[in-house]
Amino acid sequence: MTQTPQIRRRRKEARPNEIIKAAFDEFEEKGFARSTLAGIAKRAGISRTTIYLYFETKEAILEAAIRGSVERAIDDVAGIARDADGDFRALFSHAIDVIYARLVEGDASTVFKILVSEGQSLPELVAFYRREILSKGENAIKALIERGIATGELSETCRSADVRVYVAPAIFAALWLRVFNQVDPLDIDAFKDAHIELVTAGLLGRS
Amino acid sequence: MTQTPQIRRRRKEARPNEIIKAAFDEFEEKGFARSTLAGIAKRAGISRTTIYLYFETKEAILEAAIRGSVERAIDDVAGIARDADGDFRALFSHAIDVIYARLVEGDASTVFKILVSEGQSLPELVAFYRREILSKGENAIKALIERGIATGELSETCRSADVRVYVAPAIFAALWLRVFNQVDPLDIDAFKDAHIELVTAGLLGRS
Amino acid sequence: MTQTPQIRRRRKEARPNEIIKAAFDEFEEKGFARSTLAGIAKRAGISRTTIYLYFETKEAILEAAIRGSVERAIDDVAGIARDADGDFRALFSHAIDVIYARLVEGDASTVFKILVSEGQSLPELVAFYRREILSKGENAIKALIERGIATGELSETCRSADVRVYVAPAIFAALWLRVFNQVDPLDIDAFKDAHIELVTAGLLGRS
Amino acid sequence: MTQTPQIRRRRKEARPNEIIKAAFDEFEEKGFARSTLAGIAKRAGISRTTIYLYFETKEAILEAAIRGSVERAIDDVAGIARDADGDFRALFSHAIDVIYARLVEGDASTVFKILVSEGQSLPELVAFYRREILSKGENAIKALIERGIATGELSETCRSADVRVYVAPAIFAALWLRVFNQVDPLDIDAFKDAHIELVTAGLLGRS
DNA sequence: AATGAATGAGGCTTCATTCAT
DNA sequence: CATGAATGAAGCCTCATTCAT
Repeated sequence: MTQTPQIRRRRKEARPNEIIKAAFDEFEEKGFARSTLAGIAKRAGISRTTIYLYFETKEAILEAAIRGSVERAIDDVAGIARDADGDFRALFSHAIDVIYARLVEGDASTVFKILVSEGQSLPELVAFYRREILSKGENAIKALIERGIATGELSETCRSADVRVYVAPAIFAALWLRVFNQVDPLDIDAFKDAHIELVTAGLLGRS
Repeated sequence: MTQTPQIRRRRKEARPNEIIKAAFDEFEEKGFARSTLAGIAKRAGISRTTIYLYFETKEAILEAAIRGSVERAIDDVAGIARDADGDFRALFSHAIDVIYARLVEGDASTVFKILVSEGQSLPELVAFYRREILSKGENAIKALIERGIATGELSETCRSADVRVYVAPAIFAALWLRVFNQVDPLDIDAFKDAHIELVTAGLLGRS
Repeated sequence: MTQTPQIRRRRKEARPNEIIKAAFDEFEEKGFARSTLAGIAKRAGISRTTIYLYFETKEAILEAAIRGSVERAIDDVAGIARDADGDFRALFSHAIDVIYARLVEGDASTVFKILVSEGQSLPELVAFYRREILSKGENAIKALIERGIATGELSETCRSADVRVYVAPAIFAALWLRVFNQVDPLDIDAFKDAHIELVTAGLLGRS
Repeated sequence: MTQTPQIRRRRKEARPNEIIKAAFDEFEEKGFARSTLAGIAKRAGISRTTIYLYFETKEAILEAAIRGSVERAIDDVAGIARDADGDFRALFSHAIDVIYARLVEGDASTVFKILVSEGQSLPELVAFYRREILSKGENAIKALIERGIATGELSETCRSADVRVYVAPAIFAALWLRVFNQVDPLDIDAFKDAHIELVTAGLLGRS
């Protein structure tokens, strides 16, 4: 009588996240299309129908999972251009660190993989992701470059290029880890260093 | 009576490729998991069961489709380091041209997307792709760099980095086109130029 | 503190009827098979599980709803042959008025529709309805005819026919309103007059 | 080799009707809402999924079943006012005979019951039924009455009443058989005679 | 008395695949 | 060679009902 209601309530509030977590694992392992509600329920330790108390459809779970991941990521993305001092190399290096952390240790690469697999049938989710993550990331990198130009470290010509090219290797690495790593492992830290080296050399060498 | 057998035979030999072509289109449009044999049959203008005369399972069609695409690609990949003269910039530029051509105009990005989506359940295909395409591409790029080092254009330090980083933006672009292009278009030629500029500047500037 | 228990009690006593009312509306709108406890609970402004404090199953609610309607109807049916003076035409006319009132304005046509739809799986309810309503109604009409014979208005041959035929058009009208009215409206008052006219002419003309 | 293909073909063409027949039985026994594809398949002696080769949804089967019944009925309805000679009583008597035959021995009462039960969710079917059967039946009865007026048997006042009242007892009888017959049997022939007697007396007695 | 949480049974439908011609 | 017919496995989802508070 003293504690049970609290446990219950905590349970209730925790359920959606438990389900999302289980679903995320299932999606990660099998991909969205091959995953089943039965699998999700099993992972979450609940019955298949209990899921429907919290989510209307299988797709809704996916949406919630991606939205959750995105929301957790937003702060990190915002922090890309903040939180660091020093020259352009240091700034960019920090930004790339943050991105790799999310992509490799975090859940971002799973989200990315899902978007690649299912994007065609989930256009709103793609748009959402682009709006909340991609655009913001792009802007953060742009800001970094502007700052480099302002300090005189970078040439003005650096402004003209599509900034996505500076982040592209990170996305590549994330997908590589998910797809080819078993068959052709990638040393993520070495790759990250090569990435940073390539971009900083490529930008700084231009002046 | 005189000609039918020939037509028949030609037909018979053409069938598998017709099916593969149809399947490729279906996979491209819906992804492998969401595609159906009914859809493939319709595109090929044949009956669903006729497919089974040529392929044992749906997965076998996918395998054949990917193998076919890979075989067509092998020559191109081999040509990456051949077929061109000049300084490192020219050589690398040519290689990247070839790669983008396959990824953007050709079917390579579809294959890539499928591998991302379905790789987990098709490990042999992943291994096959890695062996036939990725490794060879990697080696070609390595050869390019060695040649640059040999001519003195590149520093020896260029040898140490993971060469995948130099191609990564192309893969990124290929997937972007498939996933985000509707919501955030990418000017592929400008991106390619930025890619070439980044890598050549990043490598040449190091000496 | 002084009044709550009373409110509670009143509440408690009112609940079953509130539920029945809500259920009746739900049944009327969707039919029994398509109606849901969730829908009933919503209409009643209570939780789904609260219903189980008062009724054991969904079917039990239906039974109670029909029983309630039947009980409310019994007096009317009894009154069919009472409450009126005059010649046979006046008596019959009054009886038919009462019946149409229940069928059209009241809930009798809903009950009838439910019995048609679900009767096969609810034989006791069908038997109950027949016992409480149909038989009594039949007897009332019989009594009317006997009285007509007694006064000499009707021929003795009127006694031999199945009296249900004299009421049948009313049932027909009730169902028509429920099923075809949207697509082919029925002027209920005109129909009722035609009904009365047909039966009185048909009976009186026989002597 | 001689006969098998024919059997096959006949089978194929027969299937839809076999399914419709099975479905009709299932609907008749359980009502549409309570019927299942499994039940239909079992009655038809085929697998559940075979049904989908011929019908897109469960509702489509119902539609086909009702349409089929209606088409079979159309000729009868057309024949109501034809095919008979004699005075009004003979004509009307014949018409009612035809109607009862369909309602009692035929499948019309099942259709009627389904329309009562499911009409709310199948408005097009209700409209279809009204257009193809009810309207035509109504017109046939009207024609009968006009003929009676033309021959002088009937008063002109007979024209004013809603003709549905003259057929209503037949519909009533059909539903009674389906719903109350077990608990309160109806002698259908006696009822039909009472019906004919009532209407002819009621109409002829008016002049 | 009331309810939120949870679930098992069961229904519709899709689809890869086999069978028989 | 080609195909129409058929099906079993499996998935999503609904809903009446039970449990625990």
